[in-house]
Amino acid sequence: MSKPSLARGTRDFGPSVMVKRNYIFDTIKRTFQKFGFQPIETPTIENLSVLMGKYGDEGDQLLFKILNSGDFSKDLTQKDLDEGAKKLTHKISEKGLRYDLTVPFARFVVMNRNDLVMPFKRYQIQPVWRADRPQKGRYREFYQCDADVVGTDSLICEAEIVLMLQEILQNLGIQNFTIKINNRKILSGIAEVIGVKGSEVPLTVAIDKLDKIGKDKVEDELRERGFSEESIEKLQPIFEIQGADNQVFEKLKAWLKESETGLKGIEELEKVWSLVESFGLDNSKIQLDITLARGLSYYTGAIFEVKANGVQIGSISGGGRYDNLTGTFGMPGLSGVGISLGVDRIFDVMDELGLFVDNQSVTTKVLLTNFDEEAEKYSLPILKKLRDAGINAEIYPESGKIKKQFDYANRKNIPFVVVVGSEEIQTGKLTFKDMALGEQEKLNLEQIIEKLK
RNA sequence: GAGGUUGUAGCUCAGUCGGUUAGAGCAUCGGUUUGUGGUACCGAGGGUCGUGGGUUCGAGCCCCAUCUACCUCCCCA
Repeated sequence: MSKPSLARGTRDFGPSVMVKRNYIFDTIKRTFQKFGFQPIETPTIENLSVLMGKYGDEGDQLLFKILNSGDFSKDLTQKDLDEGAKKLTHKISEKGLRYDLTVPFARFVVMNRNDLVMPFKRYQIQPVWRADRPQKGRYREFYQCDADVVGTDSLICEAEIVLMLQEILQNLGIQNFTIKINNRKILSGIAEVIGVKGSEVPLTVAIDKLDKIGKDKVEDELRERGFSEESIEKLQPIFEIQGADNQVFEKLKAWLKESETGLKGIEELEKVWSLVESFGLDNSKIQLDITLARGLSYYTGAIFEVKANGVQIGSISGGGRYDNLTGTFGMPGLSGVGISLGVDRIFDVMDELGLFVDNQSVTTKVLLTNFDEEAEKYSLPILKKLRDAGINAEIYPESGKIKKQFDYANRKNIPFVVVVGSEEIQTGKLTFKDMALGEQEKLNLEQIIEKLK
C-alpha cells in the first residue's frame, strides 16, 4: 500500500475552506447575474485542435494533454520518436484539459450561433488547468469566473466590466485594489511611432516589466531583442508620461499623433473613462497604465488587470477585448470583451488580509442531544419540526455522554443545544442552551423555534 | 522549461561534532464515580526523520537521485 498524495499544484478543500470559497463564488455570481449575464458550462476536456495555438507557444506548452485511450503507441514508428516530443504529441494525444474559459466559450459561440441571443452575455465558473510550476498563488488547478459579452463592440461593456469588478471586490471586503487598464491599439501605435511595426509582442513583453525591473533593464532587454538605438530613443516618452489620467491622455495623443491606430486606442479609453463617470461610480479604482501588456495574444482593444494592493500575489483578475477570437473557428468579425476572476487568488488575498470575518462556518444552528433510545425517539419529530421551520438542525447520531455532545457542538460552532432527557420528555419543556453564554432555560418547542428564527 | 531553498508526530518546531531507546508545546483519545461543554489535573496513543539509493562499525545529521512546498527567471488568475 502506498502513501496517499496529491498531484503537484492541486489541493483538497475542507468544509471550513469550502464555506469561504462558496461565499466568494456566490458574491461573484450575484453580481454577474445583476448585470444580465447568463450561466453556461463547457466540458473539462476539449479537443487539442480547439486549444492549441490560442495561447502562444508558452501556452501550448502549459496545456495538460491527455494520452489517447487504448494502445496509443500502436501506429508509432521510429521516425515519429526521432522527430521529438512536439510532433510526437500530436500522434499520441488529441484531447487536453481546458486552459481557460475564453477559448472554450468562443467554440461554444460558434457552434451555437443560431440559438444565441446577440449580443450574448454569459458567465462561467469552472476550474481550469495549467502545467505551470506551482508557487504561492499559482496552482495547476484553479477556478476562473468569467463574464464575457460577444456580438457588440460597444464600450459600455468595458465600462460595465469596471463596475462589476468594483462591486464584487468591495462586496468581498477588498478595499485596496487597482484596476489597471490599457489598450492594445495604444501599444500598436507606440510600435508604429518608434518604427518597429509588427514587433509589438517583444516590445510589450519588455515594457510590461517596467515597474518590476526598471527603465534601464527594459532598454537592455529591447537591445537584446534587436531593437535599434533610434527606436529606443523614440520610446522615451513612455518612461516620462505621468500625471492624472486625463493629462496622460493628452500627452499620449501628442506622442502618437502619427498613428491612426494609436489614436483610436486613446479615443476608446477616453470613452470608457467618460462612461464610467456617467455611471456615477464614485471611488473609482481605474488607472491608466500604458505599460500594461498582458501575454494573451488574442486581445485587440482594452486590456484589464486587477491588482490587490498590499499583498504579495499576482493579479486577481484579468481580461480584455478581442475582435477575432471566433475567427479561428470560422466565424470572423465577432467582437467580444470579458473579464476573468481568479477565485483561488482572491481567497489567498482575503485570507492574508483577514477578511473572512465572522465565522461563516456556522452551518448547523441547533443540536439535539441523544442520551438513549427513548430520548432519541422523542427527539426525531422535534428535529423534523425544526427543519420544517427552516432551521438548520441536527441530532447527535448516537447516544453518548453529554460532555462529548457539547464538545461536538463547540467544535462545529453550533450555537444552541436542546437537551432532551427523561425530565424533558415528561414535562414537554425542553432545555434550551445557549453555548456562547452558557445559559439555559426550559422552553416548549414553539418558543424554541421562535428564538431560533 | 532553467536556477535555488526546504521537508522530523495531525500542527508549530527542538534534536550538539555522525554515536545508545528521536523530544517539547498545541491538537487527538481516555480518565477525574457516567444530565452540563469550551478551564484545571492525571494518563495514553501517535514517527520507516518526504521517498529511494550510497558512504560509514554506526546516518535525523554527510553524498547522489527523486517527490513536495516555497523563491528567482519565464509566464499567468
